[in-house]
Amino acid sequence: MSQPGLRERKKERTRLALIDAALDLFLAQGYEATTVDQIAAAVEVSPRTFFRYFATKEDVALSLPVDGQEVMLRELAGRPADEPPFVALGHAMRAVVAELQNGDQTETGRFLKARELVESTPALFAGSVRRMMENEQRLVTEIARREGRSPADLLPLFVVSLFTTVARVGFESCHPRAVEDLPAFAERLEQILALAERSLRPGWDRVQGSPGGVSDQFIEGSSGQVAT
Amino acid sequence: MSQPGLRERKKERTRLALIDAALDLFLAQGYEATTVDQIAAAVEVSPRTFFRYFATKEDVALSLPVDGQEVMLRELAGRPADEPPFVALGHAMRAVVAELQNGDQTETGRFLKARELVESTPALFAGSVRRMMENEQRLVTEIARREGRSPADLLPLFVVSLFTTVARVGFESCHPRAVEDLPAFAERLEQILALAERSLRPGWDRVQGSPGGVSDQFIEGSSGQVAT
DNA sequence: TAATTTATGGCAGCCACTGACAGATGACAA
DNA sequence: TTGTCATCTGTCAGTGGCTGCCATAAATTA
Repeated sequence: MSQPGLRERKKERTRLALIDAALDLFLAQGYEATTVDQIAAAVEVSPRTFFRYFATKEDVALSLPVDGQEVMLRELAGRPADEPPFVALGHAMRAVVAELQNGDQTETGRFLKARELVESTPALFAGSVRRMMENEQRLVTEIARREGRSPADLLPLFVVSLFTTVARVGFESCHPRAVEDLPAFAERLEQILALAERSLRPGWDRVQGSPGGVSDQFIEGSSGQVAT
Repeated sequence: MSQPGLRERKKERTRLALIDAALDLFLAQGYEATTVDQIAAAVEVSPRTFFRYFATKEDVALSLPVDGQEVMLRELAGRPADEPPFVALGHAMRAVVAELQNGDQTETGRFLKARELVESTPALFAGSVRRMMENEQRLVTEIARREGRSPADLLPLFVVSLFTTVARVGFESCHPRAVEDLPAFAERLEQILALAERSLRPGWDRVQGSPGGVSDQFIEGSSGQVAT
């Protein structure tokens, strides 16, 4: 292992300091009421430097959830190829939660602060959704690859969108009584995944699944009928 | 009927002029490259006045889709009570599209411009989805009312979220080859609704539905297990 | 130690957005 | 018609997010 160089370590330290200062200020006095100058001042860094670490004020609050998405994508890529798409997505999600639970206490603390903030601040919630959707395309690509289909096909998009929705409902239905601990959230996630499973026909997420009666006529995706 | 007063008419005229000017400028030179001052100048109105009509620059682009959501909600309220939730949502959506098709050509033109813009501009797309999700709670309340359940229950939230997702996938899967006309879009919507129906178990969106085997243990919503 | 790369700070400036005040304009009644 | 009133509009000054530019300081490499 060893050091990745002094420079790198210092950068990582400032980055975390900025995140911590920002989260605390946001929680204490509100997101919009907090200025970038205040965050920078708290870390004793120029405002200009803040924007060298985070492109926007939003970013500093959302960088942790975004990291989670990266993990999710990696985990998905590692799932066995014979798993149906929706199942693989579920396991990848579980792995993300598990990784969080194994983490340092300061790490999970940061994460919970960030979530609390995102759920209670409309502007941040909006940003979170936006990133989720930008990430969705990457998940679609990965699912399409696994299934040997084109990323333009309708089915992968449908599967991923539906999964994203399920995850979102999981978060949302947790919030009012604050996500105080990870285990409770993990349990909630299982519930909502179970609800989804109960609601969906077996094999719905694969073309050749569901023996008997499922017509595949336009699962082929964006072919034909709309073109001029 | 008659005139709602000269003042009102003038306001509505300015509002539409701002929307038209904004849409054209956005399409011509891009959303972020266009400044509020330019829009205001095109309508010969002060920038300050622009912000009296629209709270944000985003709003001027999204006001039309937002109007659509209002219509959707009204239509949903008018659906017969014995329709299953997902079916009712589908019909309400169809009604919205139908109303658009019956509209004036300048109206549909505006709408198509707005959609084109939203689909091709990440910032606007995100904003659009955000509004959709903010609106979701109202749909959830209405569905819960229809079904005689609490708006805090998990099932109405799940049903609405899933429907919203389906609608979104419909829009998204349309875009690359531009939504040149409403009929094509309407057809696409039917396809995606059909795909959803094929993927879901009959009666999934109602508690007492699906005779045989569906356990309802935590459909009761947010009770119990998370509280301390 | 010298040379090179890279992080930082300061400054000037753009743009979205807001509050406050003053002038213009439509609504309404005498 | 005229005067009063409510409301709409423009101007101005200001805040805060965000960026490009250039000089300096620090870390890395030779």
